[in-house]
Amino acid sequence: MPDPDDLSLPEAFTTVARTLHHRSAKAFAPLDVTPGQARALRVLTRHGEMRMSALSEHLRIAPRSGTEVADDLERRGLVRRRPDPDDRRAVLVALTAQGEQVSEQVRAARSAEGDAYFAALSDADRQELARILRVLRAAHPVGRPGGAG
Amino acid sequence: MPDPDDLSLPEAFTTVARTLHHRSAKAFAPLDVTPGQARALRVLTRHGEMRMSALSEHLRIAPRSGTEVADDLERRGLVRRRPDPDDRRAVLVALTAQGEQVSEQVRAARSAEGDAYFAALSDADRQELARILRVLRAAHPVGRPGGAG
DNA sequence: TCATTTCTTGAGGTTACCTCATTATGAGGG
DNA sequence: CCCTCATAATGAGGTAACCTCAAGAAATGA
Repeated sequence: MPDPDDLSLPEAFTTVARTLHHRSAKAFAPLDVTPGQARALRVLTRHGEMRMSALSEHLRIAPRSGTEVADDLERRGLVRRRPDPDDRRAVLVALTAQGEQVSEQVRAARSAEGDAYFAALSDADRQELARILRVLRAAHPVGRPGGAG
Repeated sequence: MPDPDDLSLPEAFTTVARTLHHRSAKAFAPLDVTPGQARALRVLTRHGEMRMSALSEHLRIAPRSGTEVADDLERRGLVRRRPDPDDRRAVLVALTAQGEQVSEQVRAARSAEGDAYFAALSDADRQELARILRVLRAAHPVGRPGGAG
């Protein structure tokens, strides 16, 4: 194994994120959902039915990309679309009963995997990290491309 | 804008990484290198000429993917391949003079962009974060797919 | 009414990865 | 020497997760 290089902060961050992503993907594989789909399920669990545009915003991706995530989940029977009664241009997405189940399994898998990954840290360090991430997220509000900011 | 959700540690990490990646890509655009190519240039700058397989290991990607990164950089004239005199199966990659220049520009851009991104943190927090990332990287050594680890 | 904006999606593209199979070479045994 | 097995790189083809651009339908407002 090559020595751990002395990476800059952005590089180190990226490297850790890549590893985490690999591991998450592996943890979700038995559920047959990709990490991206898992994120969408969690958003819908937390916030309930919402418009496509809102889903995309929550995921911080372009509206068109939100459509794709919803397509995949709908194909798997995990979400359902319906027209927004208040605006006939808009579409509402919500979890199906099965989607709720899978979302919960995702939560459990993520927790198990994330816990395992971050278990290398002390409780104090985990809190520090969480706090630092909150600061970064707050400082750089959106950063989406088609930016509805 | 939707409120900033209260994300789990893995989710928060991923979100921040995505934003950072967007910003890096934008910062590298004037140099006409993608973030992945930038990483390879930095590895070659730090460690000098190496085999394709070693490059892939440093980048933590599959050997075949290392070939592709090298292809792109070679097309741009930033690296040069030559047969390994000690093993005729192997190929050595090294930066060209132009590659060294671009690598230095990448370093500068990354530093400017990374500094800007992480400027929201105090010096102390930046050091904390760097330390925490080192712990995580040390705890989870490789995490490659075809894993030579 | 008519221009403008908003919401979603079709069409098509990109990045950065992946696996599998192939070709060439190296290394060790008989 | 020949044969087998491992290793180095690459060709072929695929995937996830994004993107832009523009169309089509509906809301908004002068």
